[in-house]
This record gives sequence, C-alpha cells and structure tokens, in this order.
Amino acid sequence: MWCNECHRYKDNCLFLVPSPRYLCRMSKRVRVRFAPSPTGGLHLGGVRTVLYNYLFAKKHGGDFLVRIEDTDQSRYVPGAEEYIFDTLKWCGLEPDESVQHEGNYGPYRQSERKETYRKYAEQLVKDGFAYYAFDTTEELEKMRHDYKTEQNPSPQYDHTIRMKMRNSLTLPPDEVKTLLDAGTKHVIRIKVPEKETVSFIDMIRGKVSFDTSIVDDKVLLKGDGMPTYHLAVVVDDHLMQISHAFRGEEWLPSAPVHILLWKYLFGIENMPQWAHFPLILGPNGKLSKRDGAKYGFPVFAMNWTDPKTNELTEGFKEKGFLPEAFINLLALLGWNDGTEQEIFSKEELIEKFSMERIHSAGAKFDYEKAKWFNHEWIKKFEVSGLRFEVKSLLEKNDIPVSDISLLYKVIELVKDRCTLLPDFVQQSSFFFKTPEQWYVDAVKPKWNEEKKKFFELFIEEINALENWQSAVIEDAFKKMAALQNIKPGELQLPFRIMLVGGKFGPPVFNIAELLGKNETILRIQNALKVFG
RNA sequence: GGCCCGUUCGUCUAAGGGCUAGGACACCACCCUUUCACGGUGGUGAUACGGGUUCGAAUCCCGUACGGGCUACCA
Repeated sequence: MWCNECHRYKDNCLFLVPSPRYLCRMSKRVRVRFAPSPTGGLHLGGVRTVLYNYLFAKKHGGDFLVRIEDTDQSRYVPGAEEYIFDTLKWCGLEPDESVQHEGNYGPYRQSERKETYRKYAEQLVKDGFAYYAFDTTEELEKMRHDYKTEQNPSPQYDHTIRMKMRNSLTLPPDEVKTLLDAGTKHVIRIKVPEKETVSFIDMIRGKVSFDTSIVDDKVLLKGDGMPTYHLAVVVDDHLMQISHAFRGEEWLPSAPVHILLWKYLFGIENMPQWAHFPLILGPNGKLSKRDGAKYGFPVFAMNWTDPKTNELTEGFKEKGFLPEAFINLLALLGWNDGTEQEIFSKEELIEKFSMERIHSAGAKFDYEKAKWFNHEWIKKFEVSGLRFEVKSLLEKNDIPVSDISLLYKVIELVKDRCTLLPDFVQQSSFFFKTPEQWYVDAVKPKWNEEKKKFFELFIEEINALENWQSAVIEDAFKKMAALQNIKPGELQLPFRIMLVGGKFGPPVFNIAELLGKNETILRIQNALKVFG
C-alpha cells in the first residue's frame, strides 16, 4: 500500500513518524550527486552543497558522485570544470564517481548524454504530457510584451496562453508534421496540468505544495537539441539511481515541474528524497559568483581567473585558509550537532552529520567568524602538518629556509598568533633573515648612554653563557638590569627591536634562544650602531 | 505583481509547551603579559508585530510586517 502523501511504501511513510524531517528508512543504496554547471569558480554555497552531499553519502555508506551539467553551450567557460575538481581535491571531498573516475552510470557529463534526453522528451509528447513549440524568440518577446500588465509584469508561457501560441496543440497535425519533417527549429515544452496540487516532503522543510495553475510550460528540450536542466536532472537522477537529491533553495520553485516529470516518466514512487538547503547570503542577499571579492572577503574556494577578462578573484585557499577549517566553517553555516561543539574534523562531521539538524533559514556569511575557525585550526594543527605551507610561503617572500629543525621550533612558537597562513611570514621571517631595518622610532625617544652601556655589558655576559636557553638568558638579562639599576621592562622593547626589527613576534627571550648565541650578539651589535 | 521559503542578541546558532532564553564570533572592561597574540574572568546584547489555543507559548494555529528566492530555449 502506497501513501498518497509521501508516495512511499507503508513502513517508509513519512507520516507515520513524529517529525516530517525524519529521514525515512532506506532500502536502496544511498547515492547522491553534486551537479554543478561549469560556468566559473565554485563559491561558498556550492562547496557547502558538496560538503553536505559528501557527509550524507559517507555517513550512510553510500556513493557521492559529481555530474557536470553543461547543457548550456553558450555559457561554457574553459577551465571551469577542472577548477571544480581541483577545489574538491583541495577540500578533501573527492567523488566516488565523476568524469574523472567513471563508475557504472556514465557518461558523467550531460553534453555527452545528449541523445538520451530526446528519447524521453518524445515519449512525453507521445503520452500527451508535452508538446512541440515553434515560437521564435521574437514571438516569445512579443507575447511577453503584449500580455504584460501591472497585475502581471512577467507573463509566462502557461495554460492560459499556450493555445494562443504556435505549437503542436494549436497547429493542425499535418502542419506540425510538415514543420517537423522540414527540420524546423523547435522546442519541447511540458504541458502542465491546469488544476492540480503537487507536493512533496522536503527533508528539511517538511511538506511543500504547489498549485500547477501558476506553473508555466517549461522548455524541456531546447532548439539545439540539448535538454534544459529540468529534463536532464530528472532523467539523470533516475538513470544514475540517485536516492537523495540535494540542492540549494533557489531550486524550490521549479520543484513542481520536476515532480510532474517524475510522475510522467518514472513514477512518483521512485523519486529520490529531496532536500533544499538554505541559501548562504552575502551582505546584500544571495552570494553571487559575479560579485567576486566585492564583499571584502573571498567567495570562491580557490583563486579563479576569468578566462575572458583575465580578472582574478581571490579564493579562501590563497587567502590562507586551511581546508580543514574551510570545511568546518561551512558545515556549521546552517548545521550544528546539538551540542556546543564547533570545531569538527571531517571524520567527526561524517559521524555526526544529520539532515534533520540543518536549519531552514538562510545564513549570512560572517568573515570574522570564518577567520576564527581558521585560527582555531592553526592552533590545533601539528607542526608537521603546517610546515610545507609555511616553508613555501616564506620562500615566496624571499626568505630561504634551510634549517628544518629551526622551522619546526619556530612554527611551534608562533602558530598561536597566526589567524591566516600568511601571518606566519610576519611572525617568523626574522628567524631566518636578519632585520634590514629597525623600528627606531619606538626606541629613540627613551634611548640613552646607560641603555647602550647595558647592552654592551649584556653582550659580554651572554657570551659567557654555557646554557643557551630562554630562561637562562632572561635571568642574565634581569640580573644585569638590576646591576645597572634600569627597569628590565625599559630594556625589553629595545632588545626586541634589535632582534626582530619591529614590535611583533613571540616572547623576546624565546626568540633569542632560537636565534642562537652568535646571531643574537651579532644583531645587538648591528642595532647598537644604528641606535647610536 | 504572482508563487515559494523563511524570521531567537550585530552575525552563526541552542532551547521540539514548563526555570533568570544557553553557547560561539565580534565588541567592551579587567586579569595575565611592559611587543602583539594566546589564555582567564566579567559585561553589553535577541524570541518582528497582533491575535488565538493552553494552567503555561520562542515553541502550536491564524493574520500582518519584514527578509530572501524564483518568475529564460541559465543552471
């Protein structure tokens, strides 16, 4: 016995359980897909959709696949597809099946499946659920213009006007045949029923209903023979045995078209379970690829260069985010595990993720919080996990790193004060390169002969030190200060400037320890010449 | 305009009829530290509004307002 509401067999009926958000027991293998259109960089929302798909699949021991939805040839952007896979790789969210690793349901690029779709579209026409339409772009524009009123600013090609257009519903059959035989350019449109309520259970929102009287006759097969998203998504989700279909909330309004197609083509009971994720909002609404870096924070996962304009949009990766932090912050944008935990590894996310804990409201992206996540991850990271990144960053800034054991010690010492990876450059370059200039203004006003004498004596003192450790150096420093009758605090800043060049870095005696005795003395001597 | 979705501190969120509405980011103050951070302690700060239902509503229902999305031979 099938449920008329959720179209599921009795034990799986969504209405027999306490919450409409309940994930019904799955008899089928879990298979989910991310279906991007390769038209540019992948932004925050896209990566989060990938993430939620991935987590769901892994949690349920299922498959995560990526299907390239490139049915709009006019929007083809070279490099975009490769970029998507590079991004997934960086994020550690690699698909089980895709154009790069084909599974048993290929091809995974819709442009290569072109022939498949026509068959289904023709079937719909034959069954009376769709029709041929011959209207030209001009005729469509005219229709939109003629029927435009204040009440209805954007008229649709729907049941109220389809009988006034040029299509196989209005033209005599023989004329339709003649047009078709002559190879006249045409589209196939779905014939949406006039009065019907279609509904489905969204795993996040519960029951969502639509009245088909306001749904338009969407194009299914375009003039160039390619399917539109509406046809392709339904056909491919069926052919690829997708069990759960997740996408952004912007797709919710087209759900009735897809439901109808499932009903006409493969049976509503076979439709995957759907969930529409809340949108990630920027400062002015939905995040857009086109807005690039206008917000003052990245929107793309990685750097993206538009091949047409050569315009570079900076990504989270290049900004200095760790992939672990990036994923973590995305996961928490609209989901939480019900506890107060905020830092999760990918493995923990897989274990704890659940669709019913996804928030239904959109979330405004907060860059400050994003940085906090990264900071937490840098602090949490083992030095060995950071060393390649830091080394290459330093070398990019002309700071050669030859002593790897020093690098380890330096990273350990400074990582707590780095929020983004490039902060390591500021915090640690002076360990590898002697300062070329000093922030003299911070020292000069209070500089005097007594202080100069202190450092001259201090050089001698530490030169005799056998144990070169920060605590020993500090001890010597303070004893000498007491001997000279100067407050140690007044001497610490000059000392720091001597070793570092500026007012930053970890505790000064730790710096001296890592620098070594010779280098420390050398830097004091050099600086003394400048301080006068 | 129509349709759909949504609404708890500035931001992300917890609380699924029952305490002074909890946490995190950010902000402020203090402590630690005579660099800057980290860390610690404390503080400012929210249930959009109006009606119901109920002994009791942030929570359930209705309306209003506001926000967002969609309204292409784009996805």
